[in-house]
Amino acid sequence: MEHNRTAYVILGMLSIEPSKSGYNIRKAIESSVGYFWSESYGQIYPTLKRLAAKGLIAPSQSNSAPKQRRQEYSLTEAGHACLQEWLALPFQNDPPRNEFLLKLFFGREAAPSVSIAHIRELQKRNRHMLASLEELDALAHAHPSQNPHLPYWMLTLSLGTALTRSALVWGESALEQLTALDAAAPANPQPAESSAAQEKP
Amino acid sequence: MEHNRTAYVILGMLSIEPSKSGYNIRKAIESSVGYFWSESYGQIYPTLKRLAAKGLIAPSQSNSAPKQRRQEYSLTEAGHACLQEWLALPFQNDPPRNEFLLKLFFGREAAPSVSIAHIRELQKRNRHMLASLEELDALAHAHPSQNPHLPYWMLTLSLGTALTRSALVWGESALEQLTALDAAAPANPQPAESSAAQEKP
DNA sequence: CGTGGCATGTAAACGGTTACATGATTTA
DNA sequence: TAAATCATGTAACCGTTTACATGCCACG
Repeated sequence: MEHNRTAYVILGMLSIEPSKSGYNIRKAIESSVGYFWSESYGQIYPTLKRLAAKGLIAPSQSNSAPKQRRQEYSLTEAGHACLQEWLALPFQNDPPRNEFLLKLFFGREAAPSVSIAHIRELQKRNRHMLASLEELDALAHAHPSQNPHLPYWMLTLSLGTALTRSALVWGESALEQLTALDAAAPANPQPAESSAAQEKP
Repeated sequence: MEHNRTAYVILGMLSIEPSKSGYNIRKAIESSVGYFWSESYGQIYPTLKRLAAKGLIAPSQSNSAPKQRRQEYSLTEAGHACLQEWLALPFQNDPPRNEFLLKLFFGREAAPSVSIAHIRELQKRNRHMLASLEELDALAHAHPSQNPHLPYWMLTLSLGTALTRSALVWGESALEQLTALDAAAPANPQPAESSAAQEKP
């Protein structure tokens, strides 16, 4: 219990919409901060218990619609203060992990076609990503709202679209360079995979 | 032992420079793929043992300079085949974790100055990042080489610079928007932090 | 009524970092 | 010789995912 950001995401979600259940929080995370954060039930439920034990959140009745027997929670004063305290702390750079770049870096160990295929796949994923982000943006513009959170949400959105667009531009150029490389070096480095590649680490 | 990419990074590093020790591999990772991947000794040394037991790498004498008693390894045929097999597999998107964006998303729970400070800090880190990447680029151009890995390495480098530049541009615009927001809403949402914020989750 | 999805939970496994221990080698 | 650094290793801890168990509710 030291560097546990799960707790803060939960607090943050409850600060936006008071009284949510664990299931609900997970859904909300997926559909909002899902582009840059994720949490699993295995983290959420135990953390909810812990937060409640510490008095940072409190169980609240699902008065609105008692459809399912589910436990909802809402932020306490202490919880809100705790969230604000964390927000003011400097953010940390999470350890970098990008398997795409890793494979591209080792690309010369395989045929150029392998790297080309990876980049094509990246382009595909990024086009989908961009479409989702632009849809969100259009949605926000179509339903103008005074939601005070919105300026902040739009900022995260605009960074996402900027980075995705940038990656797409890079992808086109990278594809050109790699196809040129492929043409220039017919019998390139490693011809193909030997038939005896059974072992996995 | 299922989705353990540590093994593949080691194989990849050994494919670039044969015969390296654990310590050496770690250093090489830091100074090359360090911008998008990291490994700790606690992962590297046990993995080296496992790879050797599987015959994917083999101990080799530090014939070059027997300065220190350190165990060097080099790729076997099987190891090379295993690396190539992995390279051809589709890459996976690692779970997104960006604490900066998370804090920005919840920014309205704090004073705008908090988010402004975070963005300023991000700009600072990105400027340093860009300087490092441009230095690498200049280095590559100053010492032209026929290293066959270089085209791939430069591709990872150019994506890094493109994304960083994009983030820097976004940062400037975000700072403008937030300062405007700050001015427009004098007594904004949450005034400040209550003095009773002792509890940490 | 029964099937399928909703909702909560938990145990186990895993990947990864941290901290520490230890010896060997260089350098001052 | 002493101190600093190189180099290897390991145990403990932590965060996280996965898989599974379970009961409730809606719907056909």
